[in-house]
Amino acid sequence: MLPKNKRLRNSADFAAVYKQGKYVVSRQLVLYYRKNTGTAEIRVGFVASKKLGASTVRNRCKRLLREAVRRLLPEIKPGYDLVLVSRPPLKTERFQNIVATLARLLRKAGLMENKNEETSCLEH
RNA sequence: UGAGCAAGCUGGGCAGCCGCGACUUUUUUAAGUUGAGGAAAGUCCGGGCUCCGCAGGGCAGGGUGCUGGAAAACGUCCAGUGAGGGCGACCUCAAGGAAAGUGCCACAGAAAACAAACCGCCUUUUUUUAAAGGUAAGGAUGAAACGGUGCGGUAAGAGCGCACCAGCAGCCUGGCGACUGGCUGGCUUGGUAAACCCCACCCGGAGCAAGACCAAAUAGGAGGGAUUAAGGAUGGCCCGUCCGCCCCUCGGGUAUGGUCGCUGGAGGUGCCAGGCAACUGGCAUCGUAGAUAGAUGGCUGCCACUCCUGCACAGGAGUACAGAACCCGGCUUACACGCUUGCUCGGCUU
Repeated sequence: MLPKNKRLRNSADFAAVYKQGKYVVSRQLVLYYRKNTGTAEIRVGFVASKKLGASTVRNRCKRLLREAVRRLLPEIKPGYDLVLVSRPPLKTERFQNIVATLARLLRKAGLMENKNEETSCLEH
């Protein structure tokens, strides 16, 4: 889990990331990102729409994503706002694969600091 | 031991590491404590609480509907009554009124409700194939045909007469009551009220995004006095009530952010007493989530269970339904593997 100051928490921030940011897509999730000049923190928001299913399913998807972000947090470039949107295949995915998928999307967006040590985050 | 009926419980367990929300302490960055459900769900009822306001009357509208009790209240629960089903344990019931009125009763059938008469039966007339009259036993249709069965009676028949049964009315007995049991009477009244309707009882509206406060930004409000009309508010309509226009006084209001409301309550457990029970009273004891893009997650080990591969060992996959959002009482719906108690009907053995 992430502490409160590293999460996106109001709708204006979400709207700014959607409107001004770029995005990368995989089968399981979508990553929106936007450079935030006001802070050196990384702030992340999590989204699970009702298309995924009941509230237990949506909660589980968001928790898995939060945990994945926490694992990768030391390697992400600071000063960005991120939004992670869950897509239906995420429901049945195993946690290790979610971490790998997220790392691949972050590299694709150019947000990882040390591209050489690609697999370090997976060694748990 | 088999088949069933009823009531209830559990909701994978134990450790370790890394994290998150809240609270407490604190050297201010750490430590400790604590952290989803029986349905948290559907939002179908009822109440607490909050505001609007005065809720006053009538009409309209909505709800409930055997009796008694419980309860803050209910459409809930308990105990009964009646009807229906099951060999039984037991289960089901939207169970007031059809003699206040209106409507409807498809198809079939002669006829579906102030009765009527297709075939038939009987009498008379007659050209022996019809007419007039009587009749509602029998046939045929239908979910339902104007009480049922039997005896008498008759031209043939009919509550026309009688007995029993069903139903109706009155009286008496038992019961707080629904109702039950009995006697007497006159002989008889289709179904449908989850059709309109009638009767009895109940119902002001909106809901924690209620509502209170603070900050910035922006421009509206409260109290008093006076008072004509149009107009507006009071869930719908009518009456009634209030506001509007002007003057004076006061400083305050709005879902962007924050604080409160926010969890100790019709509270849980045990014992005793009252009650058939729902439940009530007394005493003792327990402390039990409060988030707001919304906290419960990830990994490892052992054990339990299910499925697949499989001779065993072993390996792999998985562990239901589902996530608090102001709080309670219910209802309804969902739920893997299991467990407990009581009872019924059989089989076998003694």
